[in-house]
Amino acid sequence: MTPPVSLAVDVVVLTLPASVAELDAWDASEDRAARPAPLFLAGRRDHPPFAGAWSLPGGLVAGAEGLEAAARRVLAEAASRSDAIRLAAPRHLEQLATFGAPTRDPRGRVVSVSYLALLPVPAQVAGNAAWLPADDPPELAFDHRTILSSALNRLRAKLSYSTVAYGLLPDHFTLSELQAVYEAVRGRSLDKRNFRRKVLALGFLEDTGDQRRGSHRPAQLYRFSQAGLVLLDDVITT
Amino acid sequence: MTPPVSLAVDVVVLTLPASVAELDAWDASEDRAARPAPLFLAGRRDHPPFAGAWSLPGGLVAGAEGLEAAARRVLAEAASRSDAIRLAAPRHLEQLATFGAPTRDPRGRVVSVSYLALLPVPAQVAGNAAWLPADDPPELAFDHRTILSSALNRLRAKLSYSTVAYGLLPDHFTLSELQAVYEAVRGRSLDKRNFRRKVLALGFLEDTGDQRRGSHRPAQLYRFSQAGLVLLDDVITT
DNA sequence: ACAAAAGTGTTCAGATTACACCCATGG
DNA sequence: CCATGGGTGTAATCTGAACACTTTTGT
Repeated sequence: MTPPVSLAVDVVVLTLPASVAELDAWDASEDRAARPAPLFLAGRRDHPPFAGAWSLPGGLVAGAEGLEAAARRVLAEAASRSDAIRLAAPRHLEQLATFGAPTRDPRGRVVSVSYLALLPVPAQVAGNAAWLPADDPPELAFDHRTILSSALNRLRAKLSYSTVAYGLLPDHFTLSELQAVYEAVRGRSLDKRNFRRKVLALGFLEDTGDQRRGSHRPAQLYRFSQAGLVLLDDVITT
Repeated sequence: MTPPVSLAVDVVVLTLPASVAELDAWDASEDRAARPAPLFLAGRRDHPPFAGAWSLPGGLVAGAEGLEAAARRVLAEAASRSDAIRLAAPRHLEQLATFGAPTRDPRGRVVSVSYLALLPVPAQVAGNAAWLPADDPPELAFDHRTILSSALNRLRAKLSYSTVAYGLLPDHFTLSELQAVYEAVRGRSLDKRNFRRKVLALGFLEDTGDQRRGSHRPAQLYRFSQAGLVLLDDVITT
């Protein structure tokens, strides 16, 4: 009675270069498309099919395991080979879509439930893994390119009507850092004054008393006032 | 190597009462929440588990079958017992989400990929099937209530930034009918002049030369100028 | 004193809202 | 001639976009 269909999860882990969230130097003087852009986690396959190709972290769902639990396990497995702390506990995890073309895996029928995970900064990854540019990826195994692009689309869309940005930021952050997240994901720059006015008016931010210091005027640190994803009535265009 | 997981599809078929799309009399004089509201297709289960309860049309995915194909097959099976023409060819079909809590089916592990289907008017359904109010459903089998509510949420959201409304309308329709779709799905009334100005400005409608006649001034008929779903830059708030 | 990023207001154009009457037809 | 829904414009308000300088700190 059980149809011969295997069920897998594949996880698109997205993050931004450390320069965005952590204020490291980013050479903005070169205006040739040197804007930070989203990165995704890929691993090199060492067995056929697609041996040698990059692919998303993934794995089969075990019999008694929930789908999101399977996604977290896949991340934990990737973490054991890399920067465990960051990878194993993504700040945001949500289901994307399910891909089930009968021929998507040449070995047989494997239906994949895909997930989007967000991290505040790229974890250190080791060995056969790497962070690659999500908006211009190399060839990927299976239909992973389709999955990746649906992840990016989801993130871009959700940025404007929700607080998903928290997934790409540390607990406390400056308004400039928040703006940098929007700019990196949307790929265009925003007006500082309009952006600040808008996000403060939306009221999902809370002023921590603290400041971040650097070799310039200190910046006020904010946090999201609700943990987790909040859907906004209004929209962040700005 | 294949995990013992069965894969099913469940389909939420949504439509609106004939009065909305077909201009039949709807007694608007009674203002007690008598607004038309979305309906969904349910069938009565005649075997355990949940024997006697209402459930969404669904079924297991066959080995070589695509997911959307499985959803269409499930609809075709429901159609063979009902109004075949309308049901078997929904005007819109899209994947919703995948539900995989290990205990969602008491018989064993069944992961369900859910779909949203839209019809312009309720098909005639026979025997153990019925159209029930989607916004206030009775008890449903399994986690079908969750699936139903994610379908409604999806539809409501998508109405404002896409042309999904085509799924609930015949090929040619009047602006009042289009407005009635928005009002029924969103559950509140809209200003006629503002609505018309907005949707015409968005430019996804095309004036067919034709008119619809009734015992009143004839109404211009429109169609969507692109077949299928179009995402809008701007948004229909109105 | 200089470099670097933080912070802050105003003006203008376009969009959204609220609102009420005449029109064309069928019966 | 009456009932029914179709169709239309304008003024007030709100929102989004564009735009440049001063402040605070570290070095």
